[in-house]
Amino acid sequence: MLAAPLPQAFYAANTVHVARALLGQLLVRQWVNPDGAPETWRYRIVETEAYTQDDPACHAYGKTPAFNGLAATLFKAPGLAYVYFTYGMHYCLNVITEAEGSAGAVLIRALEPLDATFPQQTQGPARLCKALAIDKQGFNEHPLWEPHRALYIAQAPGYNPLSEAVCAARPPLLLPEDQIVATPRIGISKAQEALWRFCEVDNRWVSRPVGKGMR
DNA sequence: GTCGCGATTTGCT
DNA sequence: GCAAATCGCGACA
Repeated sequence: MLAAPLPQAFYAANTVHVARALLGQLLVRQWVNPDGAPETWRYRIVETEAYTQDDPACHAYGKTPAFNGLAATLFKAPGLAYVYFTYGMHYCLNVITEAEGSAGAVLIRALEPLDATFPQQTQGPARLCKALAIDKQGFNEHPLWEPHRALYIAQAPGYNPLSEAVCAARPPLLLPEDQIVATPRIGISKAQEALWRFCEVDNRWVSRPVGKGMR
C-alpha cells in the first residue's frame, strides 16, 4: 500500500516552518531493479535545514525571479525538487518552498530507512543522494507531491490530509515540539547564527551529533 | 576565457 | 583535527 503524498500546498508556506513540519514525513523512492521488478523504499525524514531568499547562505540570495541560472529553480513552484552538485562530487536534495516567485528551500539532510534490508548510508545530504541514486539530471525540478513517481514525499501515518488553505497558512507539525531540536546549520560560512537545522531528538540517523553542530 | 569556491565526505596524522 | 578529492557555476576580464 502506498502512502498518500503531501499536497503541493504543504510546501507553499514559510520555509522555516516547512522544514520543521517535514520531520517524520516519508520520502518514497520507487524504481525498477536490474531484474525488472518494481521496488519501493520508504524513509523517514529526520533532519532538515531551511534556506530563505534573504539568507546569505542561500543560492538565491541577491537574485530575482528573472535570474536565469541554476538557482532560478528556487523561485519556481513549491514542492519541486532542487538538486545541486557541489565539491565536484556530491549532490544534495532540497524541496522548494514559499509561493511561486518567492525563493526558499528545505535541504533534506538525513533519512531513517524503513524498508531497505541492506545497509544504507543515509546520514548526510550527499550520502542520502548517493544511496537513493538521486542526481541533478534525473531529479532537479521533479515534482515531489505526485504519487507513483520515482521520488515523492508522503504523509506519515497519523498525519491527516489537509486542506490547501490550512497548508498554505501553516501546515501542522507532525512531531511534537519536544521531539524537534534546532541547531546552527552545518558547513556554511555565512548566517551561522540562524538555528535553522532541525533534527528529531535522539534519532540515530541524524547526520552528526546534536550540540556539536558546527564544523 | 580564466579563476575561485562550495548547503561534503573521507582518509590520514 | 586537517586536507585532499573534484567540477559546475558564477563573477570578472
